[in-house]
Amino acid sequence: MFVSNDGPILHADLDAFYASVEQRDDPALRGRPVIVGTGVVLAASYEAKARGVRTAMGGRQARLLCPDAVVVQPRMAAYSAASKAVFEVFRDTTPLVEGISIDEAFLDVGGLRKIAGPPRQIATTLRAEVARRVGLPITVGVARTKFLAKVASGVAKPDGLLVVPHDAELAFLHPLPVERLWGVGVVTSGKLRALGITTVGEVAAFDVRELVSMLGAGSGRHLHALAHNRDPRRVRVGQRRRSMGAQRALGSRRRGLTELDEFTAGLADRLGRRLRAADRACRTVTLRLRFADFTRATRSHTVPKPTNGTEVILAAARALLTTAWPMIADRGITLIGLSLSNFDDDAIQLELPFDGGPDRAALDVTLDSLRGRFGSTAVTRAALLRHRPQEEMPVLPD
DNA sequence: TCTGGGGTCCTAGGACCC
DNA sequence: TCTGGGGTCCTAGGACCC
Repeated sequence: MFVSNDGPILHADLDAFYASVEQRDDPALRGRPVIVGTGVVLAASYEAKARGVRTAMGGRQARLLCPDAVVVQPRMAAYSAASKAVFEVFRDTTPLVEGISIDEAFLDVGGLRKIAGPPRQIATTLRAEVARRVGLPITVGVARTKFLAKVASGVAKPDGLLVVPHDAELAFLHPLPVERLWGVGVVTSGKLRALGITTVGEVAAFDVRELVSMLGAGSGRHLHALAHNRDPRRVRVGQRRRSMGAQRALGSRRRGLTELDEFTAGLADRLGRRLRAADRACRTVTLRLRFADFTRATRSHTVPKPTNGTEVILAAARALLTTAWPMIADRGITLIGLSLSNFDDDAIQLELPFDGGPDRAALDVTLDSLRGRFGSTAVTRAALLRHRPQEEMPVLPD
């Protein structure tokens, strides 16, 4: 893994990705409201968004809002191919690309000024290249931190470019509504608004201790730091996934244990194949359930040795299903899923800053700094000791 | 046509260990 | 028999993202 030095950072985000691919591939859809997905809205074109259609909205509601929309079935293979092509453009721009999802990525262009010009020029070229080579609109936000670059692209959408200069960061950030903060969803925004906090600037001015008592230590401090544009996270290349899941919606019909067992076997088979294709092995199997009232439950089991065998995964999943069955039999379920995690190569490998026996103070300093960079759960003392000493620099596998 | 199919990260409590 | 600090791992739930 490679960690870059410092910004500026581009956040590149394809606009209404799935819907844009559909409009690109079918000229009859251009300029018209397009909805991808029949059950729920997976993506809506900007014409549909203008009518109030939103991602994850129920299909019926979407059609009420926009009766003349063209509804198309998703074509995942086409989106996947388009994504690959766009990421090629990203990597032709800079090797420091961190993908966040199928349609967005961070690019560190800090070292490119001499060869490719200032960030605005790089971003302009990038947008033109994505349009020319892939035929899709993309929005780019440019800023000194990841967080602010992401906010900037959100503000600039659709088909836009927004550069936030160093001396105008807080002037740009503080008037924005709290919902623009990455990580503030309906629950957090509700709590903040109950306190009269509606803008990012008000979060910044708020006592961090009160945020912590309301949102917890992690989120409270994180949010307060972001509101001041303090975001030390760097662009990281070569991140590996930390979990892999498959699920199946079941509708509202009651299902028997035998039927659920068959679904479970299907999911385990799919996941086992994917796991082996990715050449990974996992230790934890989680059964996910969703009930008719949309509440959820999970049951998990951790096996002693990492595995990628379908039989082991299925055996664990079956045991979990059996323990959960009484809860299911009472209520009925609308979704069943399996998730694999705790991959054997999750642990961070690094050289410890001492040669001999366990120097606790040095170890704790190392732990703190690594937790700051990689997150608290990813770095444990045991993981450090297990892997001592390995590579020259702290690295994530691959 | 009530609500898909992926993911990430964090928190808290209990079992267990030295 | 009771008491303590410090720590890891596992499980379950939840918020949030695309």
